[in-house]
Amino acid sequence: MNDPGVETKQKILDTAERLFSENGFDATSLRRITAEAGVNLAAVNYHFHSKEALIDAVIGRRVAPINQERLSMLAEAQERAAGQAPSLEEVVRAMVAPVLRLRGRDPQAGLRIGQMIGRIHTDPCSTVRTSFEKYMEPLRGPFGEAFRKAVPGLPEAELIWRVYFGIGVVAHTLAGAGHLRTFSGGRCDLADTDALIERVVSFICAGMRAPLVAPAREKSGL
Amino acid sequence: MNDPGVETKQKILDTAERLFSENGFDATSLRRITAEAGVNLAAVNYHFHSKEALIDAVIGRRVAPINQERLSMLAEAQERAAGQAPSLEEVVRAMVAPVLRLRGRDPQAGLRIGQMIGRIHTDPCSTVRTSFEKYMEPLRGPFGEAFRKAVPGLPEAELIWRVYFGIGVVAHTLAGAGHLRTFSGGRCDLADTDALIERVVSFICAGMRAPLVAPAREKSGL
DNA sequence: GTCTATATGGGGATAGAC
DNA sequence: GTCTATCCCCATATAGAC
Repeated sequence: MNDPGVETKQKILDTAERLFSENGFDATSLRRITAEAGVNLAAVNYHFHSKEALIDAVIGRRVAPINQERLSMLAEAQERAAGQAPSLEEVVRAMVAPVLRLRGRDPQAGLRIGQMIGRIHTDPCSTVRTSFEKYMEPLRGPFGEAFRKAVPGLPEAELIWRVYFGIGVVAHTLAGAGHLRTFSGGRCDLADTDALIERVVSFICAGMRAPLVAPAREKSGL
Repeated sequence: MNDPGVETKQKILDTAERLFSENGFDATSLRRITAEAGVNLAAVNYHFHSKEALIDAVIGRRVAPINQERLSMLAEAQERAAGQAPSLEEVVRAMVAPVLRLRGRDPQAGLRIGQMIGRIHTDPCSTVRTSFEKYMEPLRGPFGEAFRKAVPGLPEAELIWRVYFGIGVVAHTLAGAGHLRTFSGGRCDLADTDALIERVVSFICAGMRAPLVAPAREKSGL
């Protein structure tokens, strides 16, 4: 652990994570990362071969454990359900709690990581998206099935749309959490993680259970 | 209108919009814009003074009219309500329909513009956010009031949270609309704009009317 | 208004000494 | 593993001829 090589690698990862989340992947240069990390410029190429691979490492270091926890929470919910399917609330909570709860452990780092994950969802750079989707892939099967069972009447296409909307809620919450305090004039409290999780779960579950609408209707009151 | 200067300016705006939406603001160089537009590199500095001002012009050209239409739709809903407050559905529809309907008029351009607006919400570059918020400012008053009246029981902080979640839904839908076809395995149809609008309205309205939750609860079934 | 040419600075990546 | 020095490319912006 006190191998100087390992220490340098860690410092690069930590600093890169901070700068990527603050300024974005493309706008952050290797020069700035190494300068702020207090290591040599050439070290990043020695340890990671390329900027692309560094980005992948930074993403994977956070996303992989979060997804492990998501699968664990889903498995626990399935055990509790004992043969039955877990409720929609439990499935959604398994999906959103691990990523929103980052802040509970280390507020500063959690906020940064949340912003970074939020950014990934709309990052124009294809390597960022590709890398992220690689780490998300293991969730598709288990959560797809769990969602299908939790909202049984919903047509498949409609389910996909609504899951997609839910991802948007979480991504935006993560990406913009830093700006929300000013956006709300200080009225929105970000510190209470459990309250935030339940707020998000409540919103998404209600949206997923929304009535199906006919596209033709134009100006209905309710 | 056939002034060559105007034509060059238009070509720059059109090409910049396309490249910004495809690859992001930061990753798109003025060189590439002018090359693909078939104009000289120096022209962009002559017509727009700087890349920053060009970005502002590209954003404003699309966002300003959309917001005008949003305010018009809200005003119309208020007229129809005749003294009463418009329903939540109408307020949300006034907010989301103009931006989602871009695709109806010109599918290709609409998709691009939607992607661009979606990107703006999570763009790390502060000048992009500042410019965007400048154009969004006129909406805050009228829509804030309309939302407050449309969900009367909701505490102010909760309302802000839920509007914020709703923005996330729209932003993600716009940003990722291009990827959704593959994400869904071809099951999600993007062509039917009216259906999409009603889907989004239904999801957001249900979310905004979701029950208030106590943060303390941990593992409820429903 | 439009062009060429260039100023000036920063980017990622690598070679090769230590 | 770490450093210096450097290669080579690309960025924005501008100067000055046409």
